[in-house]
Amino acid sequence: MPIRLHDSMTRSVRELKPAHDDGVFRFYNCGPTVYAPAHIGNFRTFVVNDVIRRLLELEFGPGKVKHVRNLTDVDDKTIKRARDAGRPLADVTRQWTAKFHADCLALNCLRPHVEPTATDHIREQVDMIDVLLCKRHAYRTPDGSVYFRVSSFQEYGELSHLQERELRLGSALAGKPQPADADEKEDGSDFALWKAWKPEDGDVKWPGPDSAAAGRPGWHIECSAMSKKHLGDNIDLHTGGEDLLFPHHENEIAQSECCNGVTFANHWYHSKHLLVDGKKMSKSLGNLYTLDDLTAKGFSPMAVRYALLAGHPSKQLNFTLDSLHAAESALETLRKYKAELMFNLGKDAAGFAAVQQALHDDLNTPAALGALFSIVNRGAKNVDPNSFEAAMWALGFDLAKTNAPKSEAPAGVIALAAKRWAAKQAKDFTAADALRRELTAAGWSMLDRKDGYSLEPLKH
RNA sequence: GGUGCGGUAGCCAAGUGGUAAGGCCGAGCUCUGCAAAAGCUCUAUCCGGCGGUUCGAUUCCGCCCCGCACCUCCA
Repeated sequence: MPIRLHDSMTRSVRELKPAHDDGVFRFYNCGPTVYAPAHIGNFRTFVVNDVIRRLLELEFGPGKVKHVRNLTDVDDKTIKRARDAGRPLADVTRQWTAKFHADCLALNCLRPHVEPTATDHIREQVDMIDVLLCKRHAYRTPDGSVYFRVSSFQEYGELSHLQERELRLGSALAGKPQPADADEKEDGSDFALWKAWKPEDGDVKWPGPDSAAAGRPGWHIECSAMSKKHLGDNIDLHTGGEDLLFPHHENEIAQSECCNGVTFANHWYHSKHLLVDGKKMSKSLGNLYTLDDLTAKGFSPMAVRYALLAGHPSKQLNFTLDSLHAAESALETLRKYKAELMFNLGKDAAGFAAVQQALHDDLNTPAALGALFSIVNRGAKNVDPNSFEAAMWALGFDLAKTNAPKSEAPAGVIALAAKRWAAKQAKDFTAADALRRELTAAGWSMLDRKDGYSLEPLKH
């Protein structure tokens, strides 16, 4: 069953297929900048891309997909972070890379086959810049920086569908302060390939392209260089969040195609942003969540994954704490269904085919979840457990990870619970009820069973 | 100003030219000292508004209202 996915370049839904003779599907996903913990908006993109990766493997075979996702470990933000903390750049980026990996693991995202970093590919970036200089697609400025000459690339703006007029005088620009390098550039839409060292960069610098100053690469060039190195000049799919469409991906196309002379990517996919409570996430609104923020509230990472997949990746998704509660409950239902399946081995192998069918149809994750529960609601009889497992794998749900980690109850709460249990055994229900109210006030719920009880924190 | 996306039940969210998936919440019942869990059942005469096309539109077209995003380094 072919995978069909929206293509930002043609603005149409097209089939994904490897274009190269070796049959390996070349997949590049723009990764995070490692200067702080990623927020759930970032993770929407990475979880969606993880589902794409899984579908590709199911379709073409595990050995026939090469998934590359970069780590941006040198840019204004990382440098500022290191400078403010008085720590070496590599130290800071190592810390946040580790955090990113831990979060991805918790969200059950498969590791990309290659995770290149910008600082490990300075040579490759410089080489590309040299070629662009040589071909007159780039020029040096007096301070030793290098810029890409946008006017030298006819197709510029094709992906974002921005016309030259809009690129130059978008009114959003009108009120904004001009970038510091505005005077240096031949044209306002030119962008930096190489940034000459400045005092605030501290010890962050590398030898530059031919006759340019020492400094560091511009942001866009890293993806062009790493994509070229690990996947070749022409790749099958390039993805990222919607904000990357312009200018990042537009610039990547310009650099790569001017350098390599061939089409950069055959297919582009951009997932839409996450909103929280109907608004764009921002620190000032207090609605910016990291994974840790949510697990601290008692939610499981798997519920976060579920909630992130509950909306169509091509549409903005409104994330709320209520949606996390819904996700947690839904996963619990799946866990019980799975347990039931184990005692009810059926043979209907096609059982959950509808789930993958929905995913193959432009990554319709909400429809896939709908199909999933429609089948689950029919009961476990006759269903082949392998079919269920395949659906879980495609969505990346690890049901063993469903339950939120149980917090340890404080000693006072444990004592109250013990007292209540004793009162209950003595059939002193008045006292037992009073103690239950005390436990509730303390933020805990006591769950009775025939032979004992357990304690759970109340969710808020 | 330019470029896009969207407005479907209390919340989240699919979808279709022929009459509304799914999840959550809620309600009722069974069970149960209480609470929870579990099981069963129910929950949009209607898809932002107004026109148009059509035998028929939530689904196509036009206009309007509202929300969101991008427009040079935010996934």
